[in-house]
Amino acid sequence: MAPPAPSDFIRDIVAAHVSEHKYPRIHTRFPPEPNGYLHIGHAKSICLNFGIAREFGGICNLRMDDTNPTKEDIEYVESIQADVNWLIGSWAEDRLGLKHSGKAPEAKMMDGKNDFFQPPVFGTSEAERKHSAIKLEPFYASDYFDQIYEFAVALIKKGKAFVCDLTPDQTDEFRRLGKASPFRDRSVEENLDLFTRMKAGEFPDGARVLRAKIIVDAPNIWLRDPLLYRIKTADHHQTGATWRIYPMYDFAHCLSDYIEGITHSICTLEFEVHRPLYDWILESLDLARPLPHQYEFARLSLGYTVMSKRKLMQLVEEKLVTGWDDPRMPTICGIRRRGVTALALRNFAYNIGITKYNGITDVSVLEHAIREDLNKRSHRRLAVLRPIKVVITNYPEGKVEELNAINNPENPISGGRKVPFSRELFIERDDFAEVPPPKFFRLKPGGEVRLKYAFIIKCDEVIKDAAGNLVELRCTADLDSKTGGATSARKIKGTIHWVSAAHAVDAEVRLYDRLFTVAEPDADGDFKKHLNPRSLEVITAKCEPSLKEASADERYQFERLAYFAVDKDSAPGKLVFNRTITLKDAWAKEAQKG
RNA sequence: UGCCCGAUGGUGUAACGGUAGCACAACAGACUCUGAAUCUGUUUGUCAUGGUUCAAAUCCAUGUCGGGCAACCA
Repeated sequence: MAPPAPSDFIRDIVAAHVSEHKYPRIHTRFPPEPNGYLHIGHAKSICLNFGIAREFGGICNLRMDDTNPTKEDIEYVESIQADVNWLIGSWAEDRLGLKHSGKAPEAKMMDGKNDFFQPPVFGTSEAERKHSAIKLEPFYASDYFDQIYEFAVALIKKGKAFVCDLTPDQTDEFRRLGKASPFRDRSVEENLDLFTRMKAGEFPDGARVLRAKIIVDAPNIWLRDPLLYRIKTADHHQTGATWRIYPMYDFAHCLSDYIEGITHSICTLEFEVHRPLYDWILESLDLARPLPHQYEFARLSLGYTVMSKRKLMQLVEEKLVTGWDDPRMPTICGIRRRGVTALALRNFAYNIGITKYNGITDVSVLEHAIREDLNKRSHRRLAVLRPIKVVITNYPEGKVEELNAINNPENPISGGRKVPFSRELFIERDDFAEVPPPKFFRLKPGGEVRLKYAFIIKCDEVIKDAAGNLVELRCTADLDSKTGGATSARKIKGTIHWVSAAHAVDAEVRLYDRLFTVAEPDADGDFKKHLNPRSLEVITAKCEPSLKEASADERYQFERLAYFAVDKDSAPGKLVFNRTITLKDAWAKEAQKG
């Protein structure tokens, strides 16, 4: 059942533009800087931008916002593509705007004006792209360095930009005071000459910048003659050593949007104060086509995690996690490795909505979206995480029965399988209590419990070693109580999972929990102090034999425990499962009360 | 400090001058060969004070609180 089409203030604006035919086509973009891995906050933005594209018959370009070569790396360019492709999958991949590899913007005349346009290629699937001879790639802001440079020259010629020789500190000081730079009134000729020489690499880093000439004492700091270009003697991951000057975000972003024909440039709230500058640049250039406009929404903050690239980088570099794709990380690749599906993530993004209010979303909303999806798709399996041995004393030694088990009660067509039953079994340690707490309806001395898909058993004897440790339970089965049997209808309050000891296969199971112990780890500025020391526990579980064939494409529910996915470390003969998320546990809650 | 933005149950959101609704969470119950799922029910809310209006969560004013920006980062 597809959720109803989402509605929020940005979609309302887009819908109004569609009904008044303001643009020939709605065109959004997702523009990460390739300086880190994408996280769940980016997922919100991806779902918004691609969601709008698919709901309004538009396109969403993937663009690398790569104007600062010293912070960026090709590693990130690649991970971003993988993460976006995974998240939008069959949902919106046909809305993904890409371009032919190496293609530069088309130069043309429009209304007697020079115009640059970089059209999208769209409507392909990831599989098609992989096998096609025609290679496509994302857009890059760095593809437009030539055009952006031309726009800067045009601005200089209009007397709207100047080369400034102030040091960074002086610039800062002057801007704070609302004072004009002494270089503000340089002639167009001198500005052109200096800017050309900046481009040629004649000056060292920091020596000069290109600045917009707007209002030196504007109330909005971003209008106080902001920087447009800086000198950076650094090679770029896409353009190599071609450039020694690089445009600033504010100059590059609006122009990149324009060149790609973006109509709705959606970003997070912190760019709100930049919007007048975004508009000023585009308007000052007297451009040929309809201008893009910027809209802002609140970024996602999620409880029990941190989201900033700086902090995630710290976790990785200080080896507090195993990498960017550690299943405890809020990165898209981490969440994916944990076993969460793209659909669950998209549903989550849908559920939290889009507003301008900065709130903290409760993790339980994410967890609910994950469980809801996994409940529908997971194959049920029997596995015992912390085994204790049970001997069925009235069951013949050497006898093995293959019992029928259902793969997924939520989905009848998923069929069933056989699980072997024998005299010696494992059950969960938590499913037995020698001194049962109130309302405990699992196994206890003298008590009865149903073994799922098998018999009702009664605990006759508790065997302990000399130190008093539990060694095994000796039980008798009601041999007529097997599913379908004469006494199978007997009402027994508790049903527990089990595995035949002789048939069990061992698997490494990684039990992941929240990375932090508090909802706002960075509230006191020291997020590492709140790392959860028990965020990962690795155990060896006893699994039913069918799990030997577990597939990385499937999801599993170990009955009564949790949802699991096969980890990439898994290999034939060495099963590794990640616990994606536990089942809800009403008993744990009840037991705590007591 | 200046500029910008925001404020609806515990949390996230809807209501676009006309019955404050939804989801998560919580609680209670039904059902259960998963203490899951499912089903039923319950609790909890318009930041404050004025104003406009037949009618205000919604419009206006003031205040309070919260967030953002003030990088040769994005």
